[in-house]
Amino acid sequence: MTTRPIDYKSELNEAQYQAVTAGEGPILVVAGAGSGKTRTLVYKVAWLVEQGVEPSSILLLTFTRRASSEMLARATAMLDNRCQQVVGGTFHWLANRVLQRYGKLVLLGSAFSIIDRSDAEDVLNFLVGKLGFRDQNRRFPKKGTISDIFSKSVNRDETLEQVLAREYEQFLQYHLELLELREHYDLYKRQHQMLDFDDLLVYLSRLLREHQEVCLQLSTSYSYVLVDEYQDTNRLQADIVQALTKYHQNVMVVGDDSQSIYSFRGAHFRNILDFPKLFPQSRVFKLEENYRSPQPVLNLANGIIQSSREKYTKCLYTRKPRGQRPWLLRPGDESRQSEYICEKIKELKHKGIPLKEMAVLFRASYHSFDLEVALTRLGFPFIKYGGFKFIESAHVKDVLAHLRALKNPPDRISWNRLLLLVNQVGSKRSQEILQHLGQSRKGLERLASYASKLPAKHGLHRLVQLFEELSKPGITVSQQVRAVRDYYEPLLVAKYDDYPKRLRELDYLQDWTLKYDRLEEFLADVALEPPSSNVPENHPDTARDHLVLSTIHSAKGLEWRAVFLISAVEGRLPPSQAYADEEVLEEERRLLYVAVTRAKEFLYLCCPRRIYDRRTGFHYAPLSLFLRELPGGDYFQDGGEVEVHPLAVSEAELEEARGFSPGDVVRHPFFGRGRVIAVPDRVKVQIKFEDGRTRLLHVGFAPLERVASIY
DNA sequence: GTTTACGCATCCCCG
DNA sequence: ATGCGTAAAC
Repeated sequence: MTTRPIDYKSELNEAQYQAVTAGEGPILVVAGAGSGKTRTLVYKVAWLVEQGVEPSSILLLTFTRRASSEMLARATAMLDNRCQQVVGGTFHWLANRVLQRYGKLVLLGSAFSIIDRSDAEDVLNFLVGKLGFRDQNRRFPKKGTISDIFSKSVNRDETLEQVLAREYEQFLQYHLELLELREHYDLYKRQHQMLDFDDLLVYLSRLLREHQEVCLQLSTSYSYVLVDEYQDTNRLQADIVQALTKYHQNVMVVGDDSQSIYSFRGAHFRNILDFPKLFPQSRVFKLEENYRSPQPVLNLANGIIQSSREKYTKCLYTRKPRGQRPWLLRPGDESRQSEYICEKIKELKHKGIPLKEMAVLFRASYHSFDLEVALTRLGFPFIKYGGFKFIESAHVKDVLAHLRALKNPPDRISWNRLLLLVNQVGSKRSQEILQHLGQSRKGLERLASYASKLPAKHGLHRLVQLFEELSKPGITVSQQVRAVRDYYEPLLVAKYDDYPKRLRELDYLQDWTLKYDRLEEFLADVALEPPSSNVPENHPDTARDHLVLSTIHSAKGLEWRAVFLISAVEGRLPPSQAYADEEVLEEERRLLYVAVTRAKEFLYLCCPRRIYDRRTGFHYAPLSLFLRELPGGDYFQDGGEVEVHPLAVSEAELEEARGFSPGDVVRHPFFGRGRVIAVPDRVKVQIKFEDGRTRLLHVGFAPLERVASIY
């Protein structure tokens, strides 16, 4: 590799240059969308290495592992191979690494397995059943909700009661049950040597706090810490950063408070606002020059974010000469929207823009269903990011369950899963077998003798044979997966009609294992960072020119020449529930900001007039609040055959809208003014009043007066 | 007493 | 497409 000297001064703009060459001490880089945030980090890595900082003592923490490996690859290409020695990964990855080594100090044993969200939910479900909470109350929260509640409590450092009061008022009545459940959950994890995602951060944080010798050791071995996407970190992660840099204060965090979109995971943009308080010596650099989008797109982005209350004020600008104004389109309904997008894509393709330079973005995964059908019919290849993941599909989890049971015999969740696959074994027999097995590694022999008494003996004997095969000395990870597949595939074929597709996906899983020597490494990686797409990396379509469909969340940090945002209407973006909480609503605004700032040349906002909602059926959908609220200005251009004026509403639509919609402001003679949060059915409205309370009223009886409609 | 088959509701975003 | 509750089949 040839090394040319890097001319930092000319290759970076002034603000970037200042941040990169700023030397020691805490640094905050507030980087607007498209302002060269990644570029700044990459140059910083190179600069540090050039300054003689030992590469392996630089720690780069990113949102995904892919992000860090891409950045390090860029730094390597720019400077030299030393940059490959830089340590890069996610917070969870770091926690796993540190706990592997020092875990004994804060955990019961040194070996543990990482459980992903669905495993955690399985454990919770099991415990809810065991404690009998389900039978007593029909309205007890579902496993996914429980998992959310526990997680928010941990990540925001709040008590269960606080979380319930803020966001889950309807479950406050189960406060004591949930507390008890959490005790059992924690105990269960300890007994089975499991750590969930939150535990990784909790234990790392505790380790650093309670063991100063480890803290000093790590602080010494990582003499410079870089953190990307700081706006999406939470309290625990901030504590970890602070502890890691306690002895040298060499830390640079980069982020954009306007792009903080992960509060549901406990992140809070307050984290980035408070950085200067956490590190009083810090210097702040702002990157405002945008290198991605044309000015008209930036004007829209600035307009959208202008009315958000708390932020680092920044204004995006570009020196690019000119550009297209965004289009605002109002197709009649979602199928018209799909047709329209297909036409536009065809048109852009004729202009010479490859499919992979175009993306369709949406708030929620299911919003693209209609479009997916249309694209498939027309033969446009696409890959979808976000939503259900490859790794979460039943057949992949089945195969992994065998490997995990092998590696960690106390893992009853996996054992249960694989036993249920055996014919004649249901949940009852599975539990019995597990009782008999105990937790020892000798369990296999016992299973063999025990099985002969059961109706399922043939299936169970095959299972025993499989585990003998898997335990052979010298077997490679790939051979182990092969053995599990030989055993499992006949079951899969019998179970699923769409087995060809699933079999192909298992091929990808097999390929993925080739780079691993040890099974535990593979399993840890699978748990820590599953492939981000619902399609594996080595899917044949990735080689072809393909369109990208993505949730806005998964589009963070990416860019395309043409971006389509679909269903930017009330009920979708923002979803109607968002009106219940001001902060949640503000995050929706930032989500729209993230979406529009992905566009390098062309931006289309699609707002169908009618959408389908399973509660209310088909109904008219006003433009998204954030588009209606735009401060004066000429943001959009004519969309041609589809009507574009944002505020034009026909008589028929007004007629249809006589009912209340989320976002409407109403007045009640007794309760005063309020805002409609939800309309559960035609006769009931849920309203948040100015006294802060939420009430459910009957439209037919409550004397409600409409003050302002969202139309 | 267990397993399995079938119909029904549900589904935002994620390491 | 999965996750549940209920009823039929072993």
